[in-house]
Formats: sequence, structure tokens, C-alpha cells
Amino acid sequence: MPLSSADRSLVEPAIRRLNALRPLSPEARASFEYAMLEGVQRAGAGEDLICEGDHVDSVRIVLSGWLCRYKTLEDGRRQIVNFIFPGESCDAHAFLLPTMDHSIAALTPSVYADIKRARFDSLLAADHSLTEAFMCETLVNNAIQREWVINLGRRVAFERVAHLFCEIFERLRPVGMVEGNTCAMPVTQMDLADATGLSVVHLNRTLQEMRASELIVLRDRTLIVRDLDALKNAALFSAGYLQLYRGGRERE
Amino acid sequence: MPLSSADRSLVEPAIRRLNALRPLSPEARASFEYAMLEGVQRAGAGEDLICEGDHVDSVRIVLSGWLCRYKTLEDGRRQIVNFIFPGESCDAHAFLLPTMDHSIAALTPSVYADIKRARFDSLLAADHSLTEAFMCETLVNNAIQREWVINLGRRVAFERVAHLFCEIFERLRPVGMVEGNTCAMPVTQMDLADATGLSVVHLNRTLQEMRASELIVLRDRTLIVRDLDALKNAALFSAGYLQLYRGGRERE
DNA sequence: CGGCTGATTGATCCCGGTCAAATGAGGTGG
DNA sequence: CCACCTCATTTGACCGGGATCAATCAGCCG
Repeated sequence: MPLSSADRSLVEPAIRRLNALRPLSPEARASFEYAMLEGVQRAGAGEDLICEGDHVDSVRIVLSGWLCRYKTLEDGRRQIVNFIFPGESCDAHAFLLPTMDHSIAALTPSVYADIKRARFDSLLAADHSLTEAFMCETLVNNAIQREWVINLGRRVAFERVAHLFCEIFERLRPVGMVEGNTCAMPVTQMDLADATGLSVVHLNRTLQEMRASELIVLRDRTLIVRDLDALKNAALFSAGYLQLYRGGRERE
Repeated sequence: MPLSSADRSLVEPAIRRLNALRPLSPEARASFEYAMLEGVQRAGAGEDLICEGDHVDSVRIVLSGWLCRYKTLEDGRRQIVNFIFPGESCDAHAFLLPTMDHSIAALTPSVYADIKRARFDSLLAADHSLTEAFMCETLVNNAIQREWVINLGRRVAFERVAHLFCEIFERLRPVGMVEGNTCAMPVTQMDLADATGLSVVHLNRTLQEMRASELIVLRDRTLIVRDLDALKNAALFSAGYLQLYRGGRERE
């Protein structure tokens, strides 16, 4: 049974991204599309998909919406440790570990594909390119976490927020969620503060600074980057860690 | 040819750790021991093993010494994003990505096994438990990076340093590098500052506070934890993310 | 003994946190 | 349509944790 065009566009970001990490064979692509479409689920804004300590036994691939990974301390301090954008997977292979070390929440209403562990394993077993694509995804994720460490450890507030915006921009671009110099920014300042390790008040003031220096416009849940190069300079941003250009080029 | 006992003890931490992540078959264990012993190398203190932007085509397994992963900003600010302890691998599968996003340096004189990509791939292909062990290692690494993000983003200096000590302690323990309440701490205060996102001056003052509150003794490159529970409390430390207890228990 | 690296101390400053209140912007029920 | 509530953004005032600059001290090595 051929996929409808609605189905195809639903899973398109995920396929596009996997394919950028490793070129997929047509069969792998088709079987993965079917597997995703069989497990489509929805989550409302603010909903936790999975919590720290939970047992995992499926893989989720985000099809639309913004999610985040976060951790909290006993006294309520919260840190968003990463965002999850359409096309990205929540926890490929996470079922190899007994429990989640962090929680995942939907920041906006979201759609995702839920693929059970056994199914996922057999898909990967059938096609090595899929295995490698997911391995690459995990490695890139790891690189992103490292960049966040230096972001929080060594950049001042202004640089830090600028860096986050650059990263979001560059991660959304390959899945077609950037138009020109504009992308959606459907999260609260609270969320941005928790992602940058700042207080809401200071984040708000930092945003005002960025607007005043004419780097960005942020209004109505939309981010317009007025001068991307200047923003990247201010952020000391270098996109290498995202491995956007052929994660799998070399294969001597 | 049987291994000498000197050889065996050299690679013991690595085998012990892999085995804790996934039980290895005797054959996998033996073949991996041989592969490591064939590629033993040494690095001096301060030496870079690999730099940001470099191409990778082998996997290194640390046998002794302390290494670190770090990133620097153009203006010289430096952040250690993780330590690498004996038994841990530098970059399993990193060769799937074209270049390193960070650098790795030896903080002390170190010994490691260098296994070429092709050899590594064939070892993994021959035994699924090895594949899973390295996959688990990558996942745990990922979890550690996330914990570092919340450490830098939401903990104050005292908690942050305490947390680092707890983590080091719990990571060194399973490879036999903790004796009672004591472990080696062969790094400078500069290194600790770069790992916690603090200035050296403030790190030094924080250490004094920790000594004054009788939580630790740190002298002659040795850390004595006087009250581990109190230290963990002060750090809001919870070891779950390290997945120390049976990374691979559940296998229904 | 001089030069180096690392640890320590002192003085000062400022980035960013905290507290508190005001302003908007939807949403909802009367 | 308006009163009201809630949630997000914004502003103001104040404070303190941690950075910065600079000097001193302690080993260590040649």
C-alpha cells in the first residue's frame, strides 16, 4: 500500500534528517516510514513524555513540535539540558540502560512516532545504514551536550543566549523550519532561561539588549535574526559540532 | 599465547568496566584484551591526544592516567567538558563523524590502547555483547554530559565542586581506584576550575570552605572524603545517571 | 640561587540573582 | 460585552556570589 502524501509529509522531517546523517537505502527508508506511521501519537503542551527514573522500551521520533530534555534538583531548580526538534529521536537505544536519567516534556503540542524496542531492533538489524544513522545521531547529541557545557561554563549571558539562538536556527534549518531569516520560537522566556542557566528576569533583560543591538526581533513567538553573522560572532558560535555537512561523508 | 599477568593487570580496568556495562563472553573478552595489548601507547602530562577538527580513525581505551575532553573559545576561555578515566574509551564510533568537535588531553602521564577503526569494527561484528557494551558507554557518557549541564547551569560553586568530587569518586570506584575514603586527585586547581566553570581564585576559596566544613581533605594530590553522605547531600548528588548498577540488567 | 609553576590571599568590582510590583494578553463565565 | 483570572513579560531596587587584578608564598628543578 503506497503512502498518502499527507503521511509522507508527516514523517518527512525524520526521514530527511536520518538521510542527512547517513544515506538510507530506499528499502530502509520505506520500512522506517511505515514503522513510524503505525505508531503516531500526540502530546499536549507541558506534558511529560517520560520522567527521570522511568523504564524505557520504545523509541520516539518527533514529527512536529518542540520538546525538551530537562533535569530538576530536589529544591525545584530546573535545567533544560537540550531541545528535541522534529526529525530527532528521543532516545534511540536508551532501552539499553535500565532507567532514564532525565525527563522529556513537550513544550508545544507535539506529534511523534512511537516504535517499540523489538520493532526498532529488527528495523536496524535489517539495514546497516539505519544503525549508522542512529549511531551518528547519538554522537551528535553528545557533541551538542558538550557545547552546552562550555556555553554554561564559559560564556556570559549575552553570548549564551545568542549561542542558543544560533544553534536553534542551524538545527531547524535542515528540517525546513527556517524561512529566510525567520523561525518559530514557541517557548516562554522561562524555558529559555532554564535552557541558558539564567533567571527569567535576567534573560528578559538580555533579550532587550539583543533587540537594542539590532541582532534579533523576538515577538509573537517568532524569531527574526536580523544579522546572522553578527549574531554568530557575538555568540562565538561555530557550527562544526552540529556536523551538518555530511555526517557520513568519509567512508574510505 | 596466554597473557602474562602484567599484561592482564594493564588492561584489567578496561575489561572490568566493559563487563560491568554488558557481561562479555570469554571469547570477546580475550580477543579484546589482545587487541588492546597490541596497540599500547603512552602520552605525557599536558599532551593533546587529539584536537578539535582532527579526523579520527581509531578508538583509544585509557588504561591508566587521567585525561580530559575540553573545548576552548577563540579568546582562550577553556572548559573541561568531561574527564576520561582508566577503563573508559576516548571515542568509540567517533570515526562515524568526519571531525572531532573537541580536544582530548592527558592531564597526567597516561597509557592507552589504540585500536584502529577496521580492527575495532571487526571485533564488534564478531560479538554482539561488545557492541552493546560500547553503546552503553556512549549512552552513559551522554548522561554524564547532561548532568554537567545542570551542574554548571543550576548549582552554586560549593555544590558544583562537591558534585564533581562525588562523580569522580563514583566513577573511579568501579575500576578499583578508590581505597576506603581516598582517591588520587592528580590535577591542578586550574583544571578543577575549568571543569566547574569557576575562576581559579574562586575555586581555591571554595576548596577552603569545603575543608573548613570538614567534608574533605585535599592535599598532596590526594582527595580524602571525610563524610561521603554529607558531601553528596551538599552536592545534591544522585548517582543514578552513572548507571553503575547493571547497565544491562533488564533484558526481558 | 634564580626561575617556574601552582596555591593562596587581599581588595575591588560587576554580572546576574532575588524580591516585589506593574503591565499585558488571552481565555472564560456571567 | 465586561469582570475576572491566569500566565507571561517587563520594570525597579537592591544585594551578593563570583570574577578580576595583583601580590605573595611554597615547592621543585636545573
